[in-house]
Amino acid sequence: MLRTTGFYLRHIFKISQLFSRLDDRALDELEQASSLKNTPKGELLFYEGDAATSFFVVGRGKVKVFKLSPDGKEQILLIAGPGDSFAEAAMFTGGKFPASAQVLEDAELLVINRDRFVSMLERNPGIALNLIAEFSVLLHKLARLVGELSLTDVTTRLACYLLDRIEEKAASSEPITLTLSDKKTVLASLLGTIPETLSRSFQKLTRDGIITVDGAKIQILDTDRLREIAGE
Amino acid sequence: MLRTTGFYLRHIFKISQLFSRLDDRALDELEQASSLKNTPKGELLFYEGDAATSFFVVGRGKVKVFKLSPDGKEQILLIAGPGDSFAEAAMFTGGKFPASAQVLEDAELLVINRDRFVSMLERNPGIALNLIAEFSVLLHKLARLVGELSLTDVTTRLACYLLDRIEEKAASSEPITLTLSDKKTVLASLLGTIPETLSRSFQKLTRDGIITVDGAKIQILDTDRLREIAGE
DNA sequence: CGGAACGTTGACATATATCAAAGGGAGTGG
DNA sequence: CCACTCCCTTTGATATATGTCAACGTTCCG
Repeated sequence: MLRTTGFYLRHIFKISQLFSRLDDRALDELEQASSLKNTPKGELLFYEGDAATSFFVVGRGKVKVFKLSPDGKEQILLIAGPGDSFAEAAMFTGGKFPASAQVLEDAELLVINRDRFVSMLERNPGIALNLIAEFSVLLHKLARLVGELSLTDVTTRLACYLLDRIEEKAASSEPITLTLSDKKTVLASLLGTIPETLSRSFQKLTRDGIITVDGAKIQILDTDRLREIAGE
Repeated sequence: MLRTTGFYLRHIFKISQLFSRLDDRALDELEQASSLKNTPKGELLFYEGDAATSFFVVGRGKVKVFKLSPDGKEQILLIAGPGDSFAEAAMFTGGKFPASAQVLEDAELLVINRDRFVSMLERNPGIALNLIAEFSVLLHKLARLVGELSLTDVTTRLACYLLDRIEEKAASSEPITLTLSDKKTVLASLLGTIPETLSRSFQKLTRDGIITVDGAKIQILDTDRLREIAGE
């Protein structure tokens, strides 16, 4: 059983941005700070304000990290899938989680103990540099989110989101088909709005002949105009 | 002249979050990567998308880091004063600045060369840990900004801002007086709105007897109700 | 002194949230 | 295999916060 657990741990280390390039010695050490956690869809991992005694790496499944308003509206900060880590920054600032986290799809998580991790950071500069890189990406994403929330309307944000999705599949000739990996309710919260408004934004793009929508399947008919709406 | 420059450099190192605790050897090395820059109010240090070849530490004055919408509205991400650094994260993500920066008050800046700094990071784990701490604080602040922008109205954000300002002066008995350190135009952009709307929010708080406003001087008459509006 | 930037106020436009309702799909249980 | 429920999604009518535009007084600084 222990060997099985170790195998899983190593697997998750390998697919994670943060740890994939560490040498065996560091991984041994890391293993001592890690444990596995299996969590069903819907489970709340922590609330904003909870004491942060550990952080997480996703092995399987999906987790959302979000802020909640007093009256219940939520804004998703990020969605973490396999290989992604989250709540790392909480370890270094006051020891409280600055947001909440909930499992979106049955997940297998690596739980890494804060104190042991921090103590091994000092001995492994390589991890520190990985962490810095990771934080930089996060900062970049959050800065972008702030700008989009404050400076653009929902349709523009949706256009940006769609462009991001298809960038991965390069510029194959139109029409490009993509399947949303999140429910539209989740997407709405990620874009800082509500399902009703998101639905109307999809409508608008459809009416203008830029996309077609069939459930979670989106066809991009006119990438150029989509770019235009997104603001280049 | 060289000695004078060195003196200033050391002074800025000492007041900076990032470097104040480094030993002399590290500071010597850092000095090799640093130069001083005197910039008048209004100067644009870089635009979003520019190649990031260096980052900055403020010795004197004030700088705003902001996002611009296609039609000219701006959202300030942060304001950096003496001791603060900015644009550090740009070094590690694609080498492009994710936002623009402009000098708000005549400033003396430390300009730190990216490549030399990164190369010395590998030899000085202490700096890496400081950087991680710095990034964590930034992430925390940006996450908070995202939540506030998306989940609360302008008056609430203003209340949060005011509470932050007075937290420093602890809970002396009311009324507490504070002087805004930024022009209201700047404050509006920091709170994700425009001067007109900010002005009306000040009005609302004044009408309800929670604060009084006289130019940049704000008196907090009722901290409890201000907390209530801020959402605890 | 005079112009420019700032701050405030008013009337108005608009994007988006809210509320209510109804139509699917997917899964469950009989 | 059907019926039922739950959740997601969409649509419509309405409310509201905030942005826009215009005007005016103030302060600041050359």
